[in-house]
Amino acid sequence: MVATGEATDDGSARPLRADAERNRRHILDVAAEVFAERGLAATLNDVAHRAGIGVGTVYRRFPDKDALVEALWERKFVVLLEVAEHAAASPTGADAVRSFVCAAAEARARDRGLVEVLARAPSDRTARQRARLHAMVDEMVVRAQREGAIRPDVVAADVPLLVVMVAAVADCARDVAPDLWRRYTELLLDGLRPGPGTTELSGPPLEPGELGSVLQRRPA
Amino acid sequence: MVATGEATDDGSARPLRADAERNRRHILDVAAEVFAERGLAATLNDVAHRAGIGVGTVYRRFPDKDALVEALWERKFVVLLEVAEHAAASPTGADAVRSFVCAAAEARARDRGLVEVLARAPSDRTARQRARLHAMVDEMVVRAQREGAIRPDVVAADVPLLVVMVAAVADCARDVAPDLWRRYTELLLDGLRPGPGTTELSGPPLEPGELGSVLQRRPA
DNA sequence: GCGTAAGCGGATGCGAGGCATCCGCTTATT
DNA sequence: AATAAGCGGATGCCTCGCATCCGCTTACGC
Repeated sequence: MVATGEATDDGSARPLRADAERNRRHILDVAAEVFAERGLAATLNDVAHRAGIGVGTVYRRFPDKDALVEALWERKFVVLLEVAEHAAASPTGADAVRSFVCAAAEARARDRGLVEVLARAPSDRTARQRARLHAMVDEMVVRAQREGAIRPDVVAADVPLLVVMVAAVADCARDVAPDLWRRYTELLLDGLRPGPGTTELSGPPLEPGELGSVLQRRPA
Repeated sequence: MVATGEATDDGSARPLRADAERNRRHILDVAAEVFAERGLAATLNDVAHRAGIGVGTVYRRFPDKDALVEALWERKFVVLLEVAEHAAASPTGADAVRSFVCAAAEARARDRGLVEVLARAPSDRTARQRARLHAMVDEMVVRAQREGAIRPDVVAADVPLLVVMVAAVADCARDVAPDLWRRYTELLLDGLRPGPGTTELSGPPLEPGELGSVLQRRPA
């Protein structure tokens, strides 16, 4: 099999040499792995070392960390999209929402860099993709609300924040109790159900436009 | 008014000179403030600068950051104790739990260093104090459960984790929406109520003994 | 007042850690 | 075989936090 001629993401000038292209993919794979374990705090040197190749090789292919992260954006994002599509196929809106929140939380618990990566790269295209995902979630939420299965005062923009909350538990309990986050995800999901005993949420949710800047902040 | 003769926390050798003692208190005040804003990431140099005194002065009084943090432990802890006492006086167990969780979350939202400071200093005395607080919370939880007002599968050890979750939102939305954490605190509290629609929590909570190490981990 | 010990300030040195380059060697490609 | 492309990783630069050190100031006891 011959190289596809697709060196970089677009069909740019000259194709990479075979070994270079192989390395490029390898770097992406390893970077995804390293960022999953340690978040974006990991350095390109870490990635290179783990990949068993020289730092120079990494820096030649990706001028800096941002470039690498951007290249990673797509593959991290499709995970969520697929999760959303799977969830949207649920029989009820409530199931859809539950399924999505739970799967997104799980993805984030497993991948410490997920939110960080996705919140970066504010290009037009990524913005459009994010909007698309947001719309899907919104649809699930609205559907569930029409069924009366989740409280009327929550909103699609709440979902990422739920994930942030779960992520906090996942990160700090990772070593001691790797599955602890599930417990609190369930608690949160139960907080979404409507009915007697709920107190109207006191403040407004985040505007979708504010989400980006909020999610970028490292929770330190 | 003359110095009390209490130079350090215990009645050790010679009392500090008046200006030194004044500075010592000032350092503690300022440190509390700085850590509240920026967490334990703030440096002693930051503290000194903010206090308008030299770095040397800080380091003479507190050999390193740990010493300063330990000196701060008490005053941070009593805040929580008082909150707990106030909450415990609530008419119902449910109110007590709600009141405590909410007040603790608020304290943490306002004080970014709160959990970090409290989770440090693992001396006998602090351990005893923590145990005391834990017992109070436990009592509230049990009381609320006997009333049937909160679900039977939560436990006192869950409460700190709830605070951690809220803290994550508070920290990353701090600039954009300083009160956003309330929204999610309310959601969590609603997740605590019992009744139809709750799904039994799937995993065990943290053992109280594990809490310490989990809470120490910086959520990065 | 005055002598002196205690305190003060902050420039400074040290070390850690991340980022990115550079250049002599290797290898794919034609 | 010639050559351009790629490779490796030691290396230098820089930022940042921690803590010390020493010449000057100040409170305090007599």
